[in-house]
Amino acid sequence: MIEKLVEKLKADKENWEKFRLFFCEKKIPAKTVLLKEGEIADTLFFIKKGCLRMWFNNDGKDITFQFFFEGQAVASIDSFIESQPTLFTIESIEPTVLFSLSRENFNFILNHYPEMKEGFNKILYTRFRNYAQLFLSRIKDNPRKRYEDLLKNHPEIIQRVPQHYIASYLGITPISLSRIRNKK
Amino acid sequence: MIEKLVEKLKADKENWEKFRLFFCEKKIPAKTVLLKEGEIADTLFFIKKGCLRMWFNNDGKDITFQFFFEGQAVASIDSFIESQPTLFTIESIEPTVLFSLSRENFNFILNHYPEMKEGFNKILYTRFRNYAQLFLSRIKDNPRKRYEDLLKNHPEIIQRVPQHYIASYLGITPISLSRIRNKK
DNA sequence: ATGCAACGATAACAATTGTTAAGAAATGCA
DNA sequence: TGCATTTCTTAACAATTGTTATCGTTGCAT
Repeated sequence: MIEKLVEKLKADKENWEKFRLFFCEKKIPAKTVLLKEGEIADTLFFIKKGCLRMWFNNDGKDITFQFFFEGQAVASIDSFIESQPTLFTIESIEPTVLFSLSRENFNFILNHYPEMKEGFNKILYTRFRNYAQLFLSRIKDNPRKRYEDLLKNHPEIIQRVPQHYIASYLGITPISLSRIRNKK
Repeated sequence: MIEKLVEKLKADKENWEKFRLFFCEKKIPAKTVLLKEGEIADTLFFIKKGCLRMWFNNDGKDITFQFFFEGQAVASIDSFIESQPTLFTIESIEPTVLFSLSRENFNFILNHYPEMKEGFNKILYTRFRNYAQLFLSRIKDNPRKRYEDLLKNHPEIIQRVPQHYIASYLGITPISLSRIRNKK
């Protein structure tokens, strides 16, 4: 995603120098909050190195429902698009390096390359389909099955992410996850 | 939705006579399958009277995950858009009267009124947001809370739909739903 | 009207998952 | 290195939910 975008921008020699300044590199330690519940997302992030999680507060406990890794674009989509306060917090899990792009600059680029709009819509569509998938898996599968699917389809998540975040993501307690992992 | 569409088409006196023939009224008894898992959705339905449910098979049990009532448009969106076999079955709960519109005619109308495309995209966007909401409620809330939310926000569903479908929709067994309803 | 299928309630028991608590292992940082 | 924090595991018990089965009611079709 970020690669394609930058490639495209670089090809446009005339404007590249200008666009380059739009992207701001940012280095953050683990457990840094990039966007806090209630704020309005005015920045799009691209992960160069590291990983993030998206979570929301539910009766004092935080519930993680999405992870992001290298190469992915990260934002509270709803909030970014509609300029509404986000329901979700975005936070680093590991020390992370990212590029940030402000909404203004994002819109500027989109207006400069209207053909990118379609690609952006596809990303949206994909993101929502992803929600639908997660939703169905919650309905269909019990925690053990969801863990096994995650292990099969995204072993990298289980490798890199602390277990209590994964437990939260699977909708169970860390204790229950521990049982599933060991009483196999 | 259907009202707006028909209103718009009627306003176009020149073509209304032609378009009118696109819509085919259909009367079906309860428990009639309109679209079966594995088929390709080539028809869009609008409900005049009655209600439907959308479900899929999971290890021999059917899981209901969406209800449709008067005035709503119904289709397996993914299948209808991408001409892929649907994962979901659409079935009437009550005796139902609906209008059907074939994909060809739907596309014909859309091409004739390109300004409708945006409205259609909004419907899509809304549908997906709805999935996201349902997804979050599955994560956040226990069955009792989900039942109470449904009772509060959609009492008409609880009134009209048999309990075992609602239990399925809530992700619990009919027995458990019965307990929740009575041990309040 | 009669019989059958669908629907809902309840009981008894099993399985799963949550809660609380304690301690071991790993990790990060001064 | 050593200390503090985070992370993970395990145990004992509680709560929730599922499973199986039975029974009464209702609605519909013949």
